[in-house]
Amino acid sequence: MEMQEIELTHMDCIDCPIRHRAVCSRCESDELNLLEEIKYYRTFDAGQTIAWTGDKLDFVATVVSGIATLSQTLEDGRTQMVGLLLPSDFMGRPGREMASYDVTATTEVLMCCFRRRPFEELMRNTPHIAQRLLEMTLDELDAAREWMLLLGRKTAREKIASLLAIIARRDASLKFSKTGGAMEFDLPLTREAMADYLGLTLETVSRQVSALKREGVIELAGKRHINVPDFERLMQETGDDTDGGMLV
Amino acid sequence: MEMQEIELTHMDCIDCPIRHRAVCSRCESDELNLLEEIKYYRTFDAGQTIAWTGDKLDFVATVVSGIATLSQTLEDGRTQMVGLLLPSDFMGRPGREMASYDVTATTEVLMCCFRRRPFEELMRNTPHIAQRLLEMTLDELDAAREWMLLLGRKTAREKIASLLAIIARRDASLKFSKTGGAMEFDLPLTREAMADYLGLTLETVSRQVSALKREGVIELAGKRHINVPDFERLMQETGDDTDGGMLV
DNA sequence: GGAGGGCCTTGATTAAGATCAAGAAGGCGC
DNA sequence: GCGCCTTCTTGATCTTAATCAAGGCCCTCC
Repeated sequence: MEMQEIELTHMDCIDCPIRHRAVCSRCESDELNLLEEIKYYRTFDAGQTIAWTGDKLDFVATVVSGIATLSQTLEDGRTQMVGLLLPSDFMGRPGREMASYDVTATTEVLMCCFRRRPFEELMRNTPHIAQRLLEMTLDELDAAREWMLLLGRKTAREKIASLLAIIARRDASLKFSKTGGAMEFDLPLTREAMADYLGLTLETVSRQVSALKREGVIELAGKRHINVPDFERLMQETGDDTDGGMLV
Repeated sequence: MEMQEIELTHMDCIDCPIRHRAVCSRCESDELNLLEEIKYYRTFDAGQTIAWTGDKLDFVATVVSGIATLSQTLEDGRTQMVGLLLPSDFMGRPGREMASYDVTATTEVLMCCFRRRPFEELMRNTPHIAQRLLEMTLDELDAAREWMLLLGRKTAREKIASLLAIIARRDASLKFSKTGGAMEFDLPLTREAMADYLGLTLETVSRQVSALKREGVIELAGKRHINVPDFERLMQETGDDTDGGMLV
């Protein structure tokens, strides 16, 4: 549980005092100062479990850098990833005692944590923060439902294309490049993690990635670096409406 | 958009001023009176679409009686149900302009509606209500993630058993009977709707229901009335941990 | 009563993806 | 460099559920 200096980039603050950046041009307010007091930074190693199902977590947090995953498991060990925490995502269940799924760091993760009790206290007293939390939870719910559509009705190929599109978009938004045309990014997940997210086996993931490569929809440099020559082309493979699209 | 008298049952009020019952022993407060002013009742016919994706809804509501479903659709028409609205469930996206999925009445539905603008106003000013909304949204999120596990990793048989178990449990909780032992309820969904919820085809649903019947896990009286002689036995078919279990 | 239409069941066949199995490509420590 | 380990790829085969197809049940409306 170490404190540390971090480099503040533009994405550190978007529109919300819950984001970890101390000062924000759009939402400077008294609440910010209150949040400062209950805030600390913490890193988790790659592979480290941040919370087990049923854990009493004493903090909520936003991801500053790195990737973590949420997952659920059946009795016999089959696992399904149910969420992906990318930089700027929020984790924790304000108002709830227990974590209801496992949270695991995929890469080294830096979190901006808020002590739970005071955070909840703050939330109860400042409508602005409660409102923002609700907003974020509704976003997560939209994303979860979009994902249900993927899990229930998409083919393996469409699943892979959708995942790549989501990661490409998230990655692009961090870099402030536009979506569309050519894009390029690093896959932050192993084939197995992709399979867990998509409800597939790792072999099927590998085969479909190979197929997309063979057909020129994507290019691979090494196993993890993806180059998308034509984002529209990739989107056509997702099965989604070409406008509208995924919400994550 | 008709007003009407309704019979108040115990479940009409549990712990929340957002529930449609006017007076509540646990949470009587000024907010209740405010809510009264912006509230009206409305019925929807079976099969009627309550909201399309992208609709600007001018109300949020709780289901008083009947069943409605939330669903999403791919370009080519494949659809996936992403939520089930049973009595006491909340619908609408406070703070959001647009519905992000279709809402359809499965049976005749009676809703307790709150005009959106004043409701949001109220929410901004009364932490109690905002807090409760967040709570409900977190519940939905948990349910959605539980469902992702089902869609991604369960077999057809496990999916059917899980759905039956959820409906049985919800039904039992309304009747204040205990979960466990024998249970009995009406399936509020067609085979096709079940298929849409479970990410299966209706033929597969039919076959698996028949199989569970053949093996004595369930008994059928007509096509829709289900009798579960031993709830534990049904639970074993779901693939879930026998304790803990589904969150809906 | 009979026709028509939903809704459901069951059977035969097919296809998508899982499983089983072998080996290749990197990355890392020595 | 070499060996080892993890991760990934590819092939062969099998299984599950989808698809295609036919017919049954039950309700409603003439």
